[in-house]
Amino acid sequence: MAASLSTPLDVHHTVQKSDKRRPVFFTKPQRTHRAVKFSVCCSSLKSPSKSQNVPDSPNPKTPSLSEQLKPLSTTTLSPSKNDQIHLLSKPKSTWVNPTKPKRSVLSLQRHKRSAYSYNPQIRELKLFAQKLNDCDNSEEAFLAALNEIPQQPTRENALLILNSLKFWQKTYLFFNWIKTQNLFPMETIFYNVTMKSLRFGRQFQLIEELANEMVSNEIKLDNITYSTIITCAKRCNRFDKAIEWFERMYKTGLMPDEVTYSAILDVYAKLGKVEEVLSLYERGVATGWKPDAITFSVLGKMFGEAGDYDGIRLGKPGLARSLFDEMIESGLTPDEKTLTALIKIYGKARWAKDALELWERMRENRWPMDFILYNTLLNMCADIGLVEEAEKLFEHMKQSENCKPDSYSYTAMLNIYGSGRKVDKAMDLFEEMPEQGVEINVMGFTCLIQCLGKARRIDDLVRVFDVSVGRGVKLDDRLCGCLLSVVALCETSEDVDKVIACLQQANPKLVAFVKLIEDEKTDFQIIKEEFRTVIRDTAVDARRPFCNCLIDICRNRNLHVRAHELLYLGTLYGLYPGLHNKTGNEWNLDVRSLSIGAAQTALEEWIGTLEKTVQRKEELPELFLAQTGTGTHKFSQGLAAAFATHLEKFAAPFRQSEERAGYFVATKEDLVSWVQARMHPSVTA
DNA sequence: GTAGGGTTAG
Repeated sequence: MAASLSTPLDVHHTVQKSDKRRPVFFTKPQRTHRAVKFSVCCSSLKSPSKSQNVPDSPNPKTPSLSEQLKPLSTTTLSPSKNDQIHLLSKPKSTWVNPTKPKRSVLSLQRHKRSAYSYNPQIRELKLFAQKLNDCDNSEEAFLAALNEIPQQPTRENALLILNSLKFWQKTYLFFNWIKTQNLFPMETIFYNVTMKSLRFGRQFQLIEELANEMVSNEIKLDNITYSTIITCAKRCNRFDKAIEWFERMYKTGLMPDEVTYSAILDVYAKLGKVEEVLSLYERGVATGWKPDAITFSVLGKMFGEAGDYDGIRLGKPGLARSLFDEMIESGLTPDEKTLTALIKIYGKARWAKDALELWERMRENRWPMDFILYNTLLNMCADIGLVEEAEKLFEHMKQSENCKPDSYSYTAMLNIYGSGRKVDKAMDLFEEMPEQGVEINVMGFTCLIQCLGKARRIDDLVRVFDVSVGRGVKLDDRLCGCLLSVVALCETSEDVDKVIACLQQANPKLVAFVKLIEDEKTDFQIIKEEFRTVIRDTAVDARRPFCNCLIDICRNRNLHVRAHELLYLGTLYGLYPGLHNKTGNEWNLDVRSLSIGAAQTALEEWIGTLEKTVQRKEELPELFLAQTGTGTHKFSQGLAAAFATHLEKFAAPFRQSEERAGYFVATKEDLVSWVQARMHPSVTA
């Protein structure tokens, strides 16, 4: 640790609490609502004495970024197992020793661009570039067209043509042609322009080859080169490569500027490495960096996505809001993309008040709106349950010139009507879409089928399903999960058969599994094996919903043993991470991501475990918690209420917590005497 | 798109 303290990228100066001589210089923003403002972090810091401390040569002793970040990523950021850490531990303070100013992590100067000079041949060259663009994509055709070049190009003319080519294949051919002509030395800018074009074609391998060629030929890689490489790797989902090149840049002694820096922040954000992003962000701010709107978007988006809002992880909408406020105070006007990121966060967090206030500010200040922002507002309405507001906005879009509703807009409206059980309005939209020239896709069908299922309009559901099949829509796992949830809802065997017939077309293996679990004679080992196969073949985001629905189906058919088996298997295969949380003081059953039937099953299972623990006289914590969430979603399915009913059925001594919303609590004392009474009813009778 | 960074759905 000590050795790494002097390196530019040591971002974790957390010291022991006993080291009280060191003043707290700044703390990490709290991960709660109304988080500490970021300006507090930066304004209280003096600029380091050397803000531009750029080493001249690669420093082999410098640990790589990933090495430095390793302790964090392996201790607090590994998935599933450590999710609770974020929930239960308070944010750590970051301690800074002011007598040892840290070295910069980024250059405050942006890369300077070369100025364009007037080119009298511009028309002629543009025409020629157009010819190159129009010719066939083959190498032969391109080289033939190249032969008609008016004259051997100068450096400036070659750059102009290189910049005017539309397809990466041609840019690449032209770049290689210039090289063979040996007219002038190949400078960085030629590589940069070519790489940008290759990035459009997502040709990361070619970009990397060019970068290595630059290194071999001792052509300087600058910030533009690195940011292009990094963002191309990112777009090609090669996050490992993005980080690798970022580290290589530091090792050569080149400081990233804010563009490269925000690009790498986005890489870490996309990897879900929130703590690393915050550390890098704070290090940047501490050395005098004032993040711009794009960085705010990157961070805001990350805070919004840090939580899945299904109840497993904790989002950080408060941080996003603080950042946004800070950005406005600093005098920046948010653009469409920043607003989109923020509106999405408020929607997912179900922060209705903040969402509506922001929407109001957008209108008052006439902040820029675009198509995506309109659609994001509609989705926010769906998340929060703002039916009327969405309808108004949707109408507004219809009357607009440039923002007519598209498939995103219609899907959002179908989602709203589906969740709000406005089945007739949903069907009206379904009829209206072809008239407006908008094709309904699998997501729209899923919303509509869900809506019809909840309304028990099974014949309409079958009709809509048949339309989707007729249109050749690819029926995916989420649509199957939706059909499966309708199977669980159906009250008559006729209805069940109708929906099962649909599901049979979409996913026959799933239907076979439903039949298997419904047969009480099926052996558990067979269930286990088949469950594994079904889940393995299911898209990750549909796995838990499948298991929830299967459990609900069993409970509705009084197959309680089977329901318990399925919950066990779901837990075994990792579909319910963080369901049981045990600390020294309390046991917590977190059922927020479970369906009602699955939550009831989990409660019964929990009580069974308690009974065994009491029987064995093992140690128990003082407090027991069951977390259902508050169901603040306007369209929520009433998990908390159903859970409360189930607790009453057992006369279990849990009461709804007044201090902690969305929790049921019981003390050890009450619970133990209740369990003992259940086990020995004759003694207490 | 005129050498580099950030936006939408079930």
